[in-house]
Amino acid sequence: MATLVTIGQAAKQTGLSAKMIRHYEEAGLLHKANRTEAGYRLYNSQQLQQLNFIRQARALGFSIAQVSSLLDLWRDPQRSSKEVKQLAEQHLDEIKEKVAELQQMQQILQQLADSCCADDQPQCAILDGLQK
Amino acid sequence: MATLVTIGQAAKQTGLSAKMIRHYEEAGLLHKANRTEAGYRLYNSQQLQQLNFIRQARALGFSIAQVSSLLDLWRDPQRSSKEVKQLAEQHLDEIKEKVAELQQMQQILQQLADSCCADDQPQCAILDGLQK
DNA sequence: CTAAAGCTTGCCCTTAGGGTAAGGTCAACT
DNA sequence: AGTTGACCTTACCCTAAGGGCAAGCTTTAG
Repeated sequence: MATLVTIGQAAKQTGLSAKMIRHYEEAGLLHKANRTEAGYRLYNSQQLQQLNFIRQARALGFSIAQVSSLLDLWRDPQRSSKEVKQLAEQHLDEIKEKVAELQQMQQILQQLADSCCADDQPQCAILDGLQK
Repeated sequence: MATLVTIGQAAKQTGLSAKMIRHYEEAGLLHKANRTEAGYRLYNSQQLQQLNFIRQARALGFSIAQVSSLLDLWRDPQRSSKEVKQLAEQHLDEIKEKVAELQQMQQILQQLADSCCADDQPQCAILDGLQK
């Protein structure tokens, strides 16, 4: 028998916020939840599992659109793991690009910071570097 | 004598977009630009220098609020380089934190991707990993 | 004179939700 | 029965840093 929980319980059990869950529903990641007569959303264990999937995917940095694609594949028994991996590799490339960009910033900024005397004088290598 | 340029020229010379320049003005980074009688913004070389400063700082990932602080220090002859360095170090810490976070994602995602056979079968280690 | 290019403001859009308000519902306690 | 507090609903505004577009004015080139 299916145990049904309201959105607050679902949030607690999945580590999401109620706001997020509604947001995901509106974004089309989840099918619209069943409601009580009073209009309260109800979630069964399968839906909780989907919410959990979403949380994990979001924690790995997938965008909501990407999670939507992942969910589609997850739900599709005809999927090929190739497709899944392609999505993952794509996201992986995005991550690597961001890391490289940030490390580039970090390196330059560290150089500037290292050459700043950090005293009470106005002369500052960081500002000079930004000015050039 | 000061050569004055309109916003399009200023954009071209600083590598910013006209939209960005207006945005920075509205955000309070620049003092309001002088206008022609027709209402066109005019920029002198000092203002172009400030726009350049902003571009450099933004390229290093400083937020507009942080750039605002940097500009204040830059314009203040009484500044101490300590203050500047503190801002830089703070931003540096933010960058390092983001890098660490992304690398964490990258590592997990790479593991999942590596263990995915990437064939035509539905069985997929990535989806399994997201489900757990 | 006219067409093209440049400028103006204003509005909506983006991501992934957070915060709050106004109001309906449910369970417990008095 | 009444009430309080916790929980739920929708709706609206807010975030960062602009992009894109529309309507309308100005300037420049032909």
